[in-house]
Amino acid sequence: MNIAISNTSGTPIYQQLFEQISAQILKGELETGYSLPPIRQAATELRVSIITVKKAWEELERAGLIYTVTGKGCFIAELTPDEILQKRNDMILKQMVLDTAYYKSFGLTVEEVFELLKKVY
Amino acid sequence: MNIAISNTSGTPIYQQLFEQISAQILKGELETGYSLPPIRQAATELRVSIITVKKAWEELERAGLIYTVTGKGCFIAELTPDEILQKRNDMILKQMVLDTAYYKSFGLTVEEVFELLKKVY
Amino acid sequence: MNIAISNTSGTPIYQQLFEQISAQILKGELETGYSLPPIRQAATELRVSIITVKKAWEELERAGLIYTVTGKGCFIAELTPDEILQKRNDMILKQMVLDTAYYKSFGLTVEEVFELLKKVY
Amino acid sequence: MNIAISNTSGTPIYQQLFEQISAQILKGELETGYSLPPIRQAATELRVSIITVKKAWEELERAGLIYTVTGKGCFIAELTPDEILQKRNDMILKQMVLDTAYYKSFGLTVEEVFELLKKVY
DNA sequence: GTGGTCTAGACCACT
DNA sequence: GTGGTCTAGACCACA
Repeated sequence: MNIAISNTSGTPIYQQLFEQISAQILKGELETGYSLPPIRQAATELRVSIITVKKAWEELERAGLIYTVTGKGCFIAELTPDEILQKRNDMILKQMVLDTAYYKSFGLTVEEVFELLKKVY
Repeated sequence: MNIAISNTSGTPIYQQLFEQISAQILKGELETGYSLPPIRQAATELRVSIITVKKAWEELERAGLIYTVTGKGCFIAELTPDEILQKRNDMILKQMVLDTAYYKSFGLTVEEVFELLKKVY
Repeated sequence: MNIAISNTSGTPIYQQLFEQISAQILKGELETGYSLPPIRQAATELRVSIITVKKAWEELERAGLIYTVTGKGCFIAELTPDEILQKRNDMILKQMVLDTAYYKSFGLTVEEVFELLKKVY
Repeated sequence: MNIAISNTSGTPIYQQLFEQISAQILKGELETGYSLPPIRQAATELRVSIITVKKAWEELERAGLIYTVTGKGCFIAELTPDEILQKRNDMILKQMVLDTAYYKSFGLTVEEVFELLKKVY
């Protein structure tokens, strides 16, 4: 559980959990088949409510990144490297479409975006 | 009032107004010194609540893009080209910092971001 | 809100709500574009928790049957008759696959199932 | 022990055991008077908890399909062909009543159900 | 007024 | 011990 939660960022906690864990899974930092900590333990560790953790876990399951076995726990889904790449690109592209729409609304060209992006990175 | 509002997108309406109008101002599509339509009229035209329009106008004023003359209406701020450029870059960079943080969380390099961004654009 | 809730049936309440409302929508009993009652009112009426109602509403939205506008309410999705038929058949077939698997496990043929089904109907 | 268990299907494991074994008994695949494997052995073979197997066996006994002889094991109940038919029909009809209720809730007629069922089968 | 989020705490079914 | 469900009640953002 290497998670950083911000209570002031405006984005819901459960979404922060979802984003960080899914990023970790898709980067391969969490091995497939391994189990996530029990929701109650995670809730205590992260100092949030059980329900908040559960909501994040549910979204992860819906995204096909983990699977739940009642009475046993939650496990990282066993994905092929191809599937991982696919899901990773899906998530990134989904966000990128929004970002580019924003940039475009200011009349920026791709080149200008590149220029700025290089500096920020 | 060349504005497109989505009720289902998730982003608050007042923010959609703010983003689109500020983009138009910073692109120079709205001449400095010109007046925005009265709040009531804008609300009717856009089919949103007066409160919503007011909130958007307030944010625009706070961002220094418009100014209010009590009893007369709201006017586009008279900015020098330099100031416009400054504000425009501020808004873009602020967003870009968030975007790059997101991309980095997936372990993407600048080059990979470029690659994807080119496709999306 | 023509809903019957059973506390003893074993199926979660939120799922009962989901099933009954989605059935009503797909049968055309709830006109498209009309609003569902506010979750708080529905909760009071049905004598369940707000959260339970919310969970059902969320599933309905995920199924594309309703859409939520924050601050305004939840509305029946505007679907073409074709889309409605499509979604209806999807839901029915999904269940039917399970049913037939059960019948098959007892070695029943289609004809035998027909025979029994006619009696039960 | 020709049993297939799914950890992710949502139906409890003990119920999967119950359904598959009872189906086998009622189809005559398990001879009357024969013994079921000891609980421990079944648990090891199927890779489930002893408690889970025990619960399934208990349900089978409650359904009158097996009987336990303390210290000796569990045996398939000695049923007349008539009794087998009776129990089989009971189980099937019990499920079918639920299924038809579901179909009816969508406003399907028997004929439409036949049509769909034929495809699925 | 609306929905969105979060909390603490409870009970149950499954393993 | 695990997850699944439900509750009552609170605070916030949006319209």
